[in-house]
Amino acid sequence: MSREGVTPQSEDFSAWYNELVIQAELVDRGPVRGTMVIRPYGYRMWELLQADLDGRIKEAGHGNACFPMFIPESYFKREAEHVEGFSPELAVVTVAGGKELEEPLVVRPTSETVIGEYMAKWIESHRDLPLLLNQWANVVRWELRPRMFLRTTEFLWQEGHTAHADEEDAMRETMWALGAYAGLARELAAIPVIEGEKTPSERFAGAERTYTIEGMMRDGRALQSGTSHYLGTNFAKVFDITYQDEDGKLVHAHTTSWGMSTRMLGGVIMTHGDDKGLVLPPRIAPYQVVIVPIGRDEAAERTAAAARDLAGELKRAGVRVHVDDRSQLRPGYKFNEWELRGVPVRLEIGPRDLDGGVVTLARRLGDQGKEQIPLDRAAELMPGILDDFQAFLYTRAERFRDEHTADVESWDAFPDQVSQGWARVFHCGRTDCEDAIKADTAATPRVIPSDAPEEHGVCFRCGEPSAYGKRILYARSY
RNA sequence: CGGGCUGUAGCGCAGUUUGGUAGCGCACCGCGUUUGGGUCGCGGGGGCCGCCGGUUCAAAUCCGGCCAGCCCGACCA
Repeated sequence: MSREGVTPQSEDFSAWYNELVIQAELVDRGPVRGTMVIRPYGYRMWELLQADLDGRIKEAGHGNACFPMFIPESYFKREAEHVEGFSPELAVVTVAGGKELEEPLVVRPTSETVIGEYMAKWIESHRDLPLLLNQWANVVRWELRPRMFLRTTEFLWQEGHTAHADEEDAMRETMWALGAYAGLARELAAIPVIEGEKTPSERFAGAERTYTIEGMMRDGRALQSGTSHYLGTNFAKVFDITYQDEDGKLVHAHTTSWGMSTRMLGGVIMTHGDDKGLVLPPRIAPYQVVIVPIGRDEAAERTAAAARDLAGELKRAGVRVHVDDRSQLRPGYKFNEWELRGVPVRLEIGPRDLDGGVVTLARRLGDQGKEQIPLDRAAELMPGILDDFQAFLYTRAERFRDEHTADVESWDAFPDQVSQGWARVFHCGRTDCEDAIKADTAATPRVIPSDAPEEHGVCFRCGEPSAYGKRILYARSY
């Protein structure tokens, strides 16, 4: 690389992001427009998120399954809103085995339709409910403006699909999934998300109600990083998902679907990163600690041996650690590289440290300078140091979010607020009013926060009485 | 999908105006040097100049088409 580091975040956020994901070796460009190769360093983060969420999903009684990626086009066309919402972004296979297919196959953009077909087959009685399915899969949406992690043509996700006897049970499920996502975002990704419902215009194609978690990125925009939908009986009606209730009547099931994708990693990058590069929350960092041995000749052998021993102790203490023993690179180069790649804690072991029985510790951020800790206590102290770092990132992101969120009462103050953060506003709920706001400022209603207090007012834009019974969050989004 | 910009070594770029067989920095390889915040020297290797076609004795350079990337917009669980 000819330049050292990436374009500063403060100078050009978008350039910063694009350069960083490549330079930090999270991803490389795929050969097809909008696709990405997730490299081991990036994939490890995904695996860590995945392992946690998969645990939550199984714990709550869901079973993992895997449905085919090819969906008959006719399935797709059954639910009117669903077709309309997804048609423009479908990839369709029309030729296979050297022949034109009789029925084109849609490469799944989401699996409500195939799974609906099988739910219909598998559900007969109220005793078959609830049916709780999940799958980890790749999906394809032909997006016009791709961006690594945030909107790629093909992406990885988890999609939960469940069927229930009634609305109450289905809604309980919908809210369970939302809670799981919020927990994952807060506890692993250290993103202080806001939970709540989407306004009708932002709903999933075919859903009755859509819930979301929204995080604030460091440029003040919002990122939707997980959604949960109550589908009512919309899909049950078109796929014939029916069951016999206790009275012997044939009734439609109520279904839900919910998804969390590799987009969450984009959220991590844009929530915590800074001018120097990535800052990774320890709980999803591929390497929580990197040890850099320093010195040459006899000193190099001594420090390398000490680094290996310490790495062994850290591993036994449950810490993901990497020893950077590349002999041709000087320490300063390594420091900068690991900072760009976001490693939370760096330990330097040089001859001076060994002589003093200490190791030099440098945190990726949160304090000035370095400190020495006793070499023989490093492994025992490290889990606590990492927990503190994790908590620090969450608090810092929360403070940033709160400092960039404000109540806005009038149209005058609005453009300015959404140019750098979120606006809490009363809105009339009318689509034409939303459209006008979007045309002027690019801001859209992000979420009706679940925990906002009951309040009424007048729409900041048009002066009509407010909808939703509370303030909603407005922002520019990804 | 509309408007703008850009495709030359792994990365960043010069060369294109005025056609003449490709260059710089970093990275890479070898030897030496250096090692507590992006060492230094010497010697090397690496190119269908995005792709296809046209004009020409001759094309990175001129013309046409296509593809890809970036920015803005529209679209977008």
